[in-house]
Amino acid sequence: MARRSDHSREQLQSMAVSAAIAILNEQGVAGLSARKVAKSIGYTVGTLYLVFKNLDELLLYVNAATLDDIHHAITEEAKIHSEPTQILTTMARAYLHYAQQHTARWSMLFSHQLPEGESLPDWFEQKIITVFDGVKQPLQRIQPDLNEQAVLQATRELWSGVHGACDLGLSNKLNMGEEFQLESLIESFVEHYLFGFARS
Amino acid sequence: MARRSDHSREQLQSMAVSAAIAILNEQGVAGLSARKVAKSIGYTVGTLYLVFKNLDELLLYVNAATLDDIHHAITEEAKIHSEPTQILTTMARAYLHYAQQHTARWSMLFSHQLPEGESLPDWFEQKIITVFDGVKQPLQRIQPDLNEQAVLQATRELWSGVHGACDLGLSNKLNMGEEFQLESLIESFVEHYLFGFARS
DNA sequence: ACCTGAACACCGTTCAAGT
DNA sequence: ACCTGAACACCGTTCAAGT
Repeated sequence: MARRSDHSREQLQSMAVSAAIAILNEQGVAGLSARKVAKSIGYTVGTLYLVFKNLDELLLYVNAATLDDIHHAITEEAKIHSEPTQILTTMARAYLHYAQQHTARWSMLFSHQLPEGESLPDWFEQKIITVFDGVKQPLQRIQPDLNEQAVLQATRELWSGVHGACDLGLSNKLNMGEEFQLESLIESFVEHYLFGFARS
Repeated sequence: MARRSDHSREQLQSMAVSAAIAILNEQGVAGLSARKVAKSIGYTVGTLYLVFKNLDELLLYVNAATLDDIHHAITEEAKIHSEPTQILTTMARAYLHYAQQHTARWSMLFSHQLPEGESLPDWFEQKIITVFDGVKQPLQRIQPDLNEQAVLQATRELWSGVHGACDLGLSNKLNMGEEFQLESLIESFVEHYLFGFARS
């Protein structure tokens, strides 16, 4: 072989990302490896390193796709409501459902740590901002006179809680009897938090 | 060599746990391995598997020690206060400080997933309950007439938020300018949540 | 009975060599 | 220019063999 040019650099990248997502879904976080991704797209491991700096960079693209998915999932489901509190509760529920249904991808998004010193690229941070923005807007409507900085801070507070509950709940670190109670715990949390936020 | 009996089974266990913690502190989660632990206590890898079923079991003991540390850290610092809201705010701050100062151990506690099917042993769940209990008591004092089940649920809600903020904040997934703002974000979160909890 | 050392089946990453 | 295949330095886990 050697020299094939069957696929462009860009094609190889997206093939690798798709393959990684498939492996993640089928074999979980621990089941993913550069070798498996390479094999799955019909190339050698070495080729992967011609297209990505390292495995971390591949995972960054995987996580970017997950972030897009999450944004889509939580905004789509909330469209049917007009009341901000209902929108936010629905978003939180949708976030939990995503985490439950795509556990490996969701947990990769948060367990993945960049190598020491490196920081997330701007285009990735932008995706986080986009997701947060969907939460920020209904919050702003609850407190129309609050300045943007304070609403952004509340967004982070609220989302930390929803995320934390999913994280601890799905990894069985909340000592809950059954998992299905997690949904009502999250609903109750959002209610409590928004009540405090509304009159602060 | 072979046959040394320099140390009892129990001694080997605690030596291994201490060594693992030291490696975690010095080299981070990715730097930990069974081989390094064995080398550090002066035995072969094989010996580790005579004393622990596998690496997961060793990590379970490491995490148990971390849970004890966290419980100690957050209850000790809160003792100087008598007002429940202040106690809870201090506990949240202490939790953040622990996470900041022992990042590897703290993140091991939450990133570590048991192999498929296995669940946490009772004595470990008991430790989680003990930590939660320290948070539950001040919450009960805020709402003395609320039944225990509801207070326990509020404990999980509050702690999910504090934990989630530490998790997302320390892994730079909150898009915050500087890390030191994380402390005030957590304080503000506790304030908002407790406000909602107090009049629910 | 206790411990070793080597083996097995994997990793991520690099790079000389082939076409 | 593009890709391979083998190498390097690691993994977790097992287990026959040694004392």
